[in-house]
Amino acid sequence: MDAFSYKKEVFMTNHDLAELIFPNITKTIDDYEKQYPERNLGEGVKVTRFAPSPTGFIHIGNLLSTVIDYVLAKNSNGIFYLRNEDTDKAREKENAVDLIMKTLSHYDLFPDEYQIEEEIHGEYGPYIQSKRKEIYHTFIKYLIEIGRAYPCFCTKEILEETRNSQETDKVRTGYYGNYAFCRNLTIEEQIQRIKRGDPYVIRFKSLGDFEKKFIFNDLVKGKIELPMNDQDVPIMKSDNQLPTYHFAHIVDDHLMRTTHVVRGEEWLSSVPLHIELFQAFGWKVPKYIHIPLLLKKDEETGNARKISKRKDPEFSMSYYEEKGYPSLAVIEALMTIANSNYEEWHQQHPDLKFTSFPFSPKKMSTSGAYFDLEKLDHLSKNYISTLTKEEVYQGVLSWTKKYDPSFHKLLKSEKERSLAIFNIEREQKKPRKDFINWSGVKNQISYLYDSYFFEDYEKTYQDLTEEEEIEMDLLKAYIDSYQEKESESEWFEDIKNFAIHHNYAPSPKIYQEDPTLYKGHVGMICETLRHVITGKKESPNLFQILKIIGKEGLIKRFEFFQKQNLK
RNA sequence: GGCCAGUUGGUGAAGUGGCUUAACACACUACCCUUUCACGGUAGCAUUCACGGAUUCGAAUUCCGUACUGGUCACCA
Repeated sequence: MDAFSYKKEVFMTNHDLAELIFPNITKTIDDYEKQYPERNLGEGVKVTRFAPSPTGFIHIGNLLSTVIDYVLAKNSNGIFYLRNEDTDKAREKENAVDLIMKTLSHYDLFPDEYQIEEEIHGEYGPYIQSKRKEIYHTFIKYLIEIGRAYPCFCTKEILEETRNSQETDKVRTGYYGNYAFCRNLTIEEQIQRIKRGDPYVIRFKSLGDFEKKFIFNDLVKGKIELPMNDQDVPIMKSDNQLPTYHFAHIVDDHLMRTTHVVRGEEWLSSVPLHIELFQAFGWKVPKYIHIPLLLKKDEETGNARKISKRKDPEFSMSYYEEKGYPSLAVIEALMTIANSNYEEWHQQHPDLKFTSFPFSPKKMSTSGAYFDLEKLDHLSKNYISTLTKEEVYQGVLSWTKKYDPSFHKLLKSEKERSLAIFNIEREQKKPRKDFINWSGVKNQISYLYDSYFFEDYEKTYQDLTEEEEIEMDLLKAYIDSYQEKESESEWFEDIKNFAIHHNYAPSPKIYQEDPTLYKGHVGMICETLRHVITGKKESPNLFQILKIIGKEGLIKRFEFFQKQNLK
């Protein structure tokens, strides 16, 4: 060893270490500050993001936070962006981003900035974490240089042993204080081991004291007292040199100039770490909105539990698509969970989009909520009742395209009739509210199509009970005399007169006054008529059905009915 | 186990010291409207805010304790 190299060894610095680990990083963190400047937005304008891991699976809890992100951004004329958090290559699924984008656009939550493959939309990209490696390395290099990060050579085995001994000693588990073995390695040793090829992670060097508390202000929960972080967490992984979530997201949220972070309550306990990371760089901490978890009542225990992928089909967004709930109904159900005054607001402002709703994190419940499917049904049927016949037709059409091709075909070939059917008791003051979702529609209207009505002999009249029915001769007489009318009142006047002529009371009330005077009442005639032409006991307004099937259809169905009864 | 949070009817919840005999909505029940169903209308549905104590003239609301529930303690996000 000559004199020169001896000297060099003695005066090894953090800078040498940083250069050894990241020899190819030439940019500085200031370069990135300049590249991604403060967004030039006005006061109160919010920048939010949806940052899923690319499993491609979006669940109802994800959607809740995304809706809040979206409303926050849009309501302030801000930016909502999508960031793909793919630092864990093991969990990644193919086409995940496509799937996520599809879901977002289905719910009308399309991001302003996003990236698909190499195609970047927005000035603050890349929006895919695995394509930001160089950025993260620059920031990690900086931390090493200022002595706030160091390589750790502890193996999985050592860490596990440590945890076990911590557990038996009944002390807090983790990599901190005296348990942070690699924290005080000399630079010479660190460099030597790296050169030797020992695998290592980079850990953040925490300066916190767990015994000390600080006050954190969450926009939903208010002031919370939390212990400071003292864990030296890994910020860069050993295998692929990608950062961990904790590190990547604070760099990204900062550089993408995020103002509000909406995320699940499960993140609350890592807030001390995240804040310490922000502070290590001297950055402003974004505002946090930790939203309560969506819960489900467990059938076995009766307790509330986190809604689960395995046990609850309604956890997955595909459930709502398969059932054919209009996307807006699902959004509204989530909005009522976000702020329970949403419905009231919506009633007062029926023409405004949900993005105009003044969402207030303070008004959000601080405890976990059950997602109420009955409430969703209610909102959904109300929403569908406000649609025009064309809109309903389109809604059913697009749902059946994927889930019921034969019905889809019929809807297309019988467009006129379909529109007439969807117009029954619609586009009026008190519209009919019997469509809950698209998947239930066929079951409710199929009898109005001749193909379904006549083809399925067995089913058509299966529900009928004979006792309520009037004489067939009487019905035949009615059908023979039936004339199409323009208005319902004219039609009902006709049938009343017909009733009176055949000694039936013109209303149930009159009949009830003295049933001995009549053979029955007009309602009985209507009921039998309904049975014959619909095959059901319940149906919408008879007049409207008669209008759709016409006199010809009426006769056909009557003849069909007689044939069935003769069998 | 440590740390953090939560607990108001079957459900989502309003409520931040007197205006609360606890709003509103869903569900449920009854009645009314009505040719059936749905819609719509009217009424009912927590004498009490997990429990115990304290502060106060006064507490669902403030404080302390207990119980229960949830979250979190990975080179996963």
